[in-house]
Amino acid sequence: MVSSSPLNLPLIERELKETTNQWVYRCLRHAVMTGLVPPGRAVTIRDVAAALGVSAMPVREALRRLSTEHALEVQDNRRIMVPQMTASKFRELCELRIALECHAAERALPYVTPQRIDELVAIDRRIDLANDAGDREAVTSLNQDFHRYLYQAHPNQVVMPLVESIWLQLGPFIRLALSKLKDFYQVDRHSEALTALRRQDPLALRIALEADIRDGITHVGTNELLKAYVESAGQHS
Amino acid sequence: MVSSSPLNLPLIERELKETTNQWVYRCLRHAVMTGLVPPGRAVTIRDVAAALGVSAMPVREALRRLSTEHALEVQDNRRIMVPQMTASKFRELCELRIALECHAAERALPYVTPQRIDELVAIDRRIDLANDAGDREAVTSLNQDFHRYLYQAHPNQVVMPLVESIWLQLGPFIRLALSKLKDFYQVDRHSEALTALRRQDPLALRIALEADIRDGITHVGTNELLKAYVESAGQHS
DNA sequence: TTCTTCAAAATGTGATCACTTTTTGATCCC
DNA sequence: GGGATCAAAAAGTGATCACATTTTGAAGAA
Repeated sequence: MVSSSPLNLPLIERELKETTNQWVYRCLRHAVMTGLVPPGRAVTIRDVAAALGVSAMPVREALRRLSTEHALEVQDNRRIMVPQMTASKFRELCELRIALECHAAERALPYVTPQRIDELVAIDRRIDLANDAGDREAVTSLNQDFHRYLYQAHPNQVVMPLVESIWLQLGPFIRLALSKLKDFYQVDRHSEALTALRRQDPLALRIALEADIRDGITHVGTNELLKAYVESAGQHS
Repeated sequence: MVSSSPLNLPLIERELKETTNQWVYRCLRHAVMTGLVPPGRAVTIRDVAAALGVSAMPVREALRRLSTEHALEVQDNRRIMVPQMTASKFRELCELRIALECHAAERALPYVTPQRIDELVAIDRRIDLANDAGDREAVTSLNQDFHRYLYQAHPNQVVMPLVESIWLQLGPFIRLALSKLKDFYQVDRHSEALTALRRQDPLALRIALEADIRDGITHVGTNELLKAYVESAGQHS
């Protein structure tokens, strides 16, 4: 029996005009993405409400939403927790992410303007800076910005919400796994994608994007890291 | 200015041990899928609560969940409604559905046993029966069962929730469009898929599935039907 | 008439409470 | 000692209320 820690929940700054509901959602989402809530740990309404100093109502809606996005899992006992990761599930999420994002990129390609490419180059530069500074948090966040900004070139975007859901499910594992990695170095695969964009070459774009995603994710999904993750998760179960 | 109709919400039979929350969710989901709630029509908490004879609480959570699944849309004014469909968005949803389901099928393929194929054949037969009876509702539902049962062959399934979300978004349009169609006949493409499954042939499976989806959906997405749909939606806006 | 103003009505949001289900853990029995 | 029992505690669920925001529509001015 392990005495459960008092639920580490960093309080994100509350934006103007933001409802309590939205704020709680962002706090919880960030905590889950950062791997601050260990898988298997029960996330109770009252705990979150107390940690954030709000009533149960907005917490309930935020938990419900994150469950729908599969960032959290509602068990039969009605308990809510961060879902456990397995090697097979991790593989499926990665393959799904590749399929989804390659599709999104291909659909967006015809709408990518030179201006948007310039913006992508700018984001890429900021990734390099964050990388040099060793700021993994920023690298991950900016990398997501890069992909998001690419896919959103399409004016009638419907893929992005699904992609966000996958990111959310992979997030906690990536973060925890990375924290075990001593030497972290992300190869810059974005330049190849940018070249494909300039040439309006769908196939090259798919290849570059798949390489980028595999590089950023798959080398993390080695057996040893997965093992380290499962062990760290096991500490709290 | 159109006087809004009193929100047609069929009351689905409540299952045993089901929370009010879940029941309300199923009722709303069914109503949206069936196209009973016209796009643009504001769905207010109090209206739904009154129509279903429950308090506001479970309705709020159900609405929130359906919004997360993009079956409903939360506007800036905090109003909730069924999102409008456009030709471009419809096309994107169809292409996404094909990409997603082909991927899901391919991942599931190695796990498809002869027993599962037999079960799929059985579902297919029931589809034929419903088709002969002219029961479009049943055909649509059973067709979803067929696809769901195929993809769920994979023991570590992560695609299905995303597929369900796409079905939800396409649902109301398909139903409304079908109701405008006089001669409805769904070509049975499932047999080709079943053959591919028996042969464990990934490429043939992809081809059969894409054909099946395009057959079932794309012929509905003709310009005239889309126009009919937009007009019918316009009646209530 | 047409636009503006503003108060009433409608609606969403958040807090609180009562009730039900689940979990916990101490006690009892074997 | 080990397992069953059951009451207390904890957690989820649903109802209700007060308050904030938005919408509506009537009254008044240009």
